[in-house]
Amino acid sequence: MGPLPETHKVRSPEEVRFEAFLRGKKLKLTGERLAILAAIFQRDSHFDAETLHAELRNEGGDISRATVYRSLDLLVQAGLVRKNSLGASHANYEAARGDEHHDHLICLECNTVLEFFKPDLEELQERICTGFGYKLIHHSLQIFGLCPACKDKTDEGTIRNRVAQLHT
Amino acid sequence: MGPLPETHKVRSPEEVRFEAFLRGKKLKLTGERLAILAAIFQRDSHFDAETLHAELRNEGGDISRATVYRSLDLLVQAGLVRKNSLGASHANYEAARGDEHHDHLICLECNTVLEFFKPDLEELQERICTGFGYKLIHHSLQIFGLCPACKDKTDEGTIRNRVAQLHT
DNA sequence: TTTTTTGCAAATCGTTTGCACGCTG
DNA sequence: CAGCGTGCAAACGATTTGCAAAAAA
Repeated sequence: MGPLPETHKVRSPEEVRFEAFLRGKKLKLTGERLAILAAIFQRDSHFDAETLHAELRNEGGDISRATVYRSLDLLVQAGLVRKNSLGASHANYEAARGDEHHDHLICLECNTVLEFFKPDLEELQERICTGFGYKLIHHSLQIFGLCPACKDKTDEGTIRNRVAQLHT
Repeated sequence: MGPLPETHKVRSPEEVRFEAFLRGKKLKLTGERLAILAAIFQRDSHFDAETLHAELRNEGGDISRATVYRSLDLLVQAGLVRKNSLGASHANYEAARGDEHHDHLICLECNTVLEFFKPDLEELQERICTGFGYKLIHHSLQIFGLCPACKDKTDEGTIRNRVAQLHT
């Protein structure tokens, strides 16, 4: 005999987690919330609210910007999405997959974002924190530089101005 | 014979530097710009544009918000002021005195800002950067935690929400 | 007198909110 | 059917901008 026919939809781990989070807060699992979650996890890279909103619009459905913002907020609280700035004046987000926390290395010329994780760095921060008697809760490190491809493309002045404009 | 009477105003080092910066860009040294510079350097701590604007207003003079923003921008470019976010949705600034660059440790409960400088941390970042073939230009590290006095004042949930709201 | 700077108020940008209606549990 | 959630459009807060008048070079 073959396997029984699947009678339930396959739920991704992130869906399961989101559902649990919502139930815990007596909030509701709506189609909009699921669509937003799915759209985020099928992406590969960093995105902003506007881009996400546009993508959802493209796929026929019509989810309002307000709902996108509200859901992003919930997803961040649920730990399923991370919010970063990456030096921009608007928020950037990324799916928080199983992988570890990481920091960002951003090219000031081409805006490429390279993620990295350095245990030494984490430990050092922990040590700094406890050294001052603080309890570390969260940190945000962004390194701005020039990637190998852009190293020689720009002059000092341009870069100086760009750094001055960072929202960091 | 005694010394000759002083016939010129005493110029602070930051004034001298600002003047040179402006001259180099063929920009003008105005009363407003000097007043803003002075107000910043007689402060002790971090501040935002609104606070600075209010302080300048209090002292009789009437410098517009627009001029405050425009001048802050120039001062950042001149390297006399540093711009940070400290997790807030608006920009924070601080006078860049002779002292070295530093990072910030921010209490999520009382918002105290502790500045620190850790050479190991700087070196490590430099090494990370060159390890990826990047040229390091700038970095921004903010550690969020609970200071000794606030360590036990808050519950997990409150803190989680606060972290989710950071503009970082 | 030429060029830059200022103040004002309006504009912008990303994000949030109040409200009436629509859906989930 | 009792709450939440949604879309809309208006409100928001921080910052920027266009313009005509004022000040520096």
